[in-house]
Amino acid sequence: MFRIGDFSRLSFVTVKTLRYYDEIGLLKPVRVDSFTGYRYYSAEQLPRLNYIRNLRSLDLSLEQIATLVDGGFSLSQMKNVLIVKQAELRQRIGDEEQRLERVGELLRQIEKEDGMPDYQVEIRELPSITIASVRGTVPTYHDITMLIEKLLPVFTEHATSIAGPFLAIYHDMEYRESDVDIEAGIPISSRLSLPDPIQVRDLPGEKTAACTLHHGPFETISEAYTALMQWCETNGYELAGPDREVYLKGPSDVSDPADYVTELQQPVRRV
Amino acid sequence: MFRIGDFSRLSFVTVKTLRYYDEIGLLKPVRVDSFTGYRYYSAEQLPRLNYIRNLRSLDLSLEQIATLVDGGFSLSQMKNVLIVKQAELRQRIGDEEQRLERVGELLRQIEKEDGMPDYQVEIRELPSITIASVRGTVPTYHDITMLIEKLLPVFTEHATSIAGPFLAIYHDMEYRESDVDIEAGIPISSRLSLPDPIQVRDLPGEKTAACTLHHGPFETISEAYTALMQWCETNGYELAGPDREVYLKGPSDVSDPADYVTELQQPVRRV
DNA sequence: CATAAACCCTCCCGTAAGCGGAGAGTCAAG
DNA sequence: CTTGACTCTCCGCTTACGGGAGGGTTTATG
Repeated sequence: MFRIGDFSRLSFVTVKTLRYYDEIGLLKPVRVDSFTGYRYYSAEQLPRLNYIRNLRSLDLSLEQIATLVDGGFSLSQMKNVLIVKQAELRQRIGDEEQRLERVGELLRQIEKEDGMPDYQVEIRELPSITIASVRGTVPTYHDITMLIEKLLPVFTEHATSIAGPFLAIYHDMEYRESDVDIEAGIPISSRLSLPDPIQVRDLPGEKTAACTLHHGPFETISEAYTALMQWCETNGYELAGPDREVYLKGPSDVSDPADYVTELQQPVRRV
Repeated sequence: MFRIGDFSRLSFVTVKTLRYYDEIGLLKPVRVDSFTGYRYYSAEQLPRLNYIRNLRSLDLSLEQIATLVDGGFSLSQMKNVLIVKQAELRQRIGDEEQRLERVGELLRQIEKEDGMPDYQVEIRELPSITIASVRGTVPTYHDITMLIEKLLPVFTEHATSIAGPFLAIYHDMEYRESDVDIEAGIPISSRLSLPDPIQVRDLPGEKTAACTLHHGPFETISEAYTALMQWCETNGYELAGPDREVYLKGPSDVSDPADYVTELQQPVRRV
């Protein structure tokens, strides 16, 4: 019978940890003096403790370990836990590697531009939303205002249904300067019925979209596109659908175009 | 100006997180109504928040992010943080991969033996300790008792200096059945001076030692050695010095040899 | 035998980055 | 005026312990 300190030295496990294992019932001392509260351990408990520490070093949680150690550890159960753990570890390694790559990429970019890159791209899920929209082919990118004007009834008559900021969807699969196929829309909270040419539709969600913020006038937004495309290329994504611009802060919010904030959302998939 | 819910939807960051960022001063709302306490955010704060989330997705801590975002982020400081993070990620990936390998190995072993392996091996650091010991070449492994007997004066005269359980060090570099070079020792807490043939010496520590517990009589201890050696082989370690046996629970503690507990400690190095 | 050193105990708080919920106040629409 | 959607603050919870305060116990030494 050892007191906790000796047992701690024998097992190379801290006193704090032993007390904690006692508390959660994972490893109870063989005897606890009811007067002094002193814990007494036996060397026969070393294998169990060793087993616990071994599983712990595989990064299993103490809760899992407890069920394995106590629950008569049916062999198949044990195997299942390990297999799940394997998958989890693989997943984590993949995540970390991706992170590592992104850190490296960021460093390279800092080197190259001698400063923080202006655009930070992130991969995010886009939820599906209901929008009221007008789609058309307009002479130039700038003529999107024509489309937006057609959405005005939504504002005047259903202002309270508006559920988010303006957005534009670029349906052309390739860049073009003229005759652009654009859809201008605005999220709404219920399926209104609206007059032509306004249509109400569900904009399906996207599981992975590369997103970046542009702040400043629309004239310079192509820089954001360039950055976004470069990011996709170096990070192993390819385009997977029409991209969107969300006008988080536009002409109707602020007067100075330098204060505009636009988010670019480009659905992508891993190469 | 958006209320927190709208800003949350715009930024894809939960309300809870926004409040938390406010609390720790990472992202304060542009205005807080002093009567209602309502937080009001502006779309101009989106880039900052986006920046924060971006760094966060690289697994930087909010504390680090705060210094980077607030502290005028000197470029070299930023680079340093990233480089440190890179190293940390690499380290973690290495660790996880090793864990993954060990999980796989454990699974294979379960398959093979159709049960939990009897011996779990762990890598641990051995601290350096002071021991009183007697070394000699004895006819057979069993004759270690002859050496232990010579240590008796330590018990009778310096019982209070004893700092741990008996141990044996096997100095032969290869296995031999007879004429074994063994050192029997016992940890002591101070540099006693002891009569011949007892010597007092510092047993140097080892940074990496493969350790496993054997419980049962000494006759079956070779199974533990076999398991230990196999483990080293499959996990990429090679032997790096004389091994030790620590008699955690031996003849002087219990009468039934089935209750003996012995730890094998084998210094190793990565291949 | 007294005392100091070493041990041991039980609380209680802290960790990182929020999540969940209770209870109460606020705001806009019908 | 009421209802429902928001919002606020405050509290507790998460993992696996570590640190420390305040107080009792054991043991070696003078």
